[in-house]
Amino acid sequence: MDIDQKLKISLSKGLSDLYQVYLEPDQLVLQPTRKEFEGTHTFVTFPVAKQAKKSPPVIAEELGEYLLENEAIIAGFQVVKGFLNLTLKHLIWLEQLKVMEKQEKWWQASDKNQLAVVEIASPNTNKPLHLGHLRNIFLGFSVCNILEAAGYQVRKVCIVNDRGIHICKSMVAYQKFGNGDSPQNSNTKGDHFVGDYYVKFDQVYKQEVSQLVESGVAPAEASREAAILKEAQTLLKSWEANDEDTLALWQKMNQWVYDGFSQTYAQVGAHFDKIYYESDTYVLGKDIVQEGLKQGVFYKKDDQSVWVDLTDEGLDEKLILRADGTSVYITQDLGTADLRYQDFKFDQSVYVVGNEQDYHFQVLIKILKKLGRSYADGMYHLSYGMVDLPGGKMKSREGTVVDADHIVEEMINTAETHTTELGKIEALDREEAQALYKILGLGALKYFLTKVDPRKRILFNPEESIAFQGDTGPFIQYTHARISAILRKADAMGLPLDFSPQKINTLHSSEQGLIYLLTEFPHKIETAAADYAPSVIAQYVFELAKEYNRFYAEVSIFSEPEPNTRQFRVVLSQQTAKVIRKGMNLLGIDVPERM
RNA sequence: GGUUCCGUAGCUCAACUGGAUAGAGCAACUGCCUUCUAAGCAGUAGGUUCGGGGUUCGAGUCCCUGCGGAAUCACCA
Repeated sequence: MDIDQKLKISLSKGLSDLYQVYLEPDQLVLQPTRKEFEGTHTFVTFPVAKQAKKSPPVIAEELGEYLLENEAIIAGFQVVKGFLNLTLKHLIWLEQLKVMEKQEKWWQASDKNQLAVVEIASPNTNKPLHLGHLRNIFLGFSVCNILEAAGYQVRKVCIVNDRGIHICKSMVAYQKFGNGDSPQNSNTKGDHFVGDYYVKFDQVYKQEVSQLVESGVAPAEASREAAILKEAQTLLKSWEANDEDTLALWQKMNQWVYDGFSQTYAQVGAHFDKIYYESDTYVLGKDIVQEGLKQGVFYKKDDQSVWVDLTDEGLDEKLILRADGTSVYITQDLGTADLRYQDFKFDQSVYVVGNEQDYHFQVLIKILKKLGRSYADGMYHLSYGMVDLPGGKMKSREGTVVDADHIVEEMINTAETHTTELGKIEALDREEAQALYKILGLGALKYFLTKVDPRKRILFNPEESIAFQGDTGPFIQYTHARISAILRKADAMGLPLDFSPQKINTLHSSEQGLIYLLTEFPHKIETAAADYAPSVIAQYVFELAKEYNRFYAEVSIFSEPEPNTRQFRVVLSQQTAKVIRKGMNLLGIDVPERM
């Protein structure tokens, strides 16, 4: 049984035996003992002091004695003020390790028989992906991995924003300046090719606006009346009218973008179970509007536009359908929510979308609840902060973006530079070396983006490259590579991966610390899943790697004369490596065998 | 202006959801490679947790208030 659970049961018994205080084991809070004190588990007695009618230190003392007598796994206790610090017997830790050894994936939670759908990435098709998308993608896929480890079924979906004025802008610019060029001819990745025309559009547009302003037109009017913008709007109209040529161009350019995206997705290891295209879904939601009107949840204004009143929820009135009967963003999102539920019958639906849409999702979920959609209770907006540059927000139009492909390539190059400087690749051939650089470069990038609380915005300074030392992906990967070397050596020596707990009478603090951390892994997965927080896993794996490095520096494995102890240390190393690997995989990161 | 989020060491971030003397990593300084990989380990230094009130045994965490930053409040998506 779980150590925590066992202790809680005994504590609960102790409280009732000693003080007639009746609390369920689950109501008791046990916390890890701070490093500066002896012990691993701490029970805080302050909360029960009133009921027990004694002072916290006295309770701690008496409970400690009680446990020492009645709970076999306790070796001793220390009382500091109202804190009862418990020390477990060495054997308990060693047996915990034995338990892990017996099961291949001892951290995997049992099947919850629940389905979670996670929406990730959701790019526009008029420009390439940037660092912000990477944060979204890494966060999203990591959450999927974590949910799976926590026992959920997971489906990954992506909704591609393939229609609208933005793609028409790229289309107009291509019509005017493209000269029939193509990504193949110009040797440019498709999404970048199309993105370049988006930038081109903006340049021309700005030029036209300033010309109009110079000729005496008011700035606000000029920005509406610029000729190229008018052309883009005309193009959007003919797209909506199903004009053949327009649709053909639209399809051609979108395909270029998809080809480009596919390359980027493949490079960073992203793949989706289902892709929705907005050109298919943007008409959805109108049925819901009718339904809402019938239910009296929505109402019509004089001009025939449809609204919902959320003032009782502390929000505003919100437009649902324009006076001319065309839909707005929220209309189609209502529709896609229904569609997604029809498609998957999910228990949870997670939207990985930037925090600029906090309000939108608040409104969306509230409306769905008003409409009586019970699935809305399982909806969650995983909101994350923007990735900012020192100069402020990234803007595709102005070219002030950190391009996804570029940063990935740069990270891989940096990994190569570091590795060659350290001169550690002599054993690897060219192909292996390239694979290693990719593992390291992407590892550094993914760790950098997932270790932070999603809500916080990330400041990315291109001048300072992402580090490879300290609290980084490569640090953890390095720890894994070190352990791999040990396991190779143990294997070559023919050491059996087995040991007898009874024959070991002392544990180094790092050994006990490692086993303790290993036993925490399933709990960390659980909290990470409950909070949709990859950062929990990132911090945990870092902690584990640090503890192993301490062990590595202070405890020798192969110069240990006692065979059983030596084998114990190899097993401990092996389990640590497994958890590091799995933990990093939860973040979408690979670990190398050597580096 | 309303709403939401954020403010912790010089910098980047933690703090187990109200617990002990607020912890890590960078950067700085000191040591440690003839030993299982030094992308490492050990140590020194660095704090009025934005300010001010309150709640209680106990507050970085909860409440109120002021300041600073971000997002949003579009018939854009």
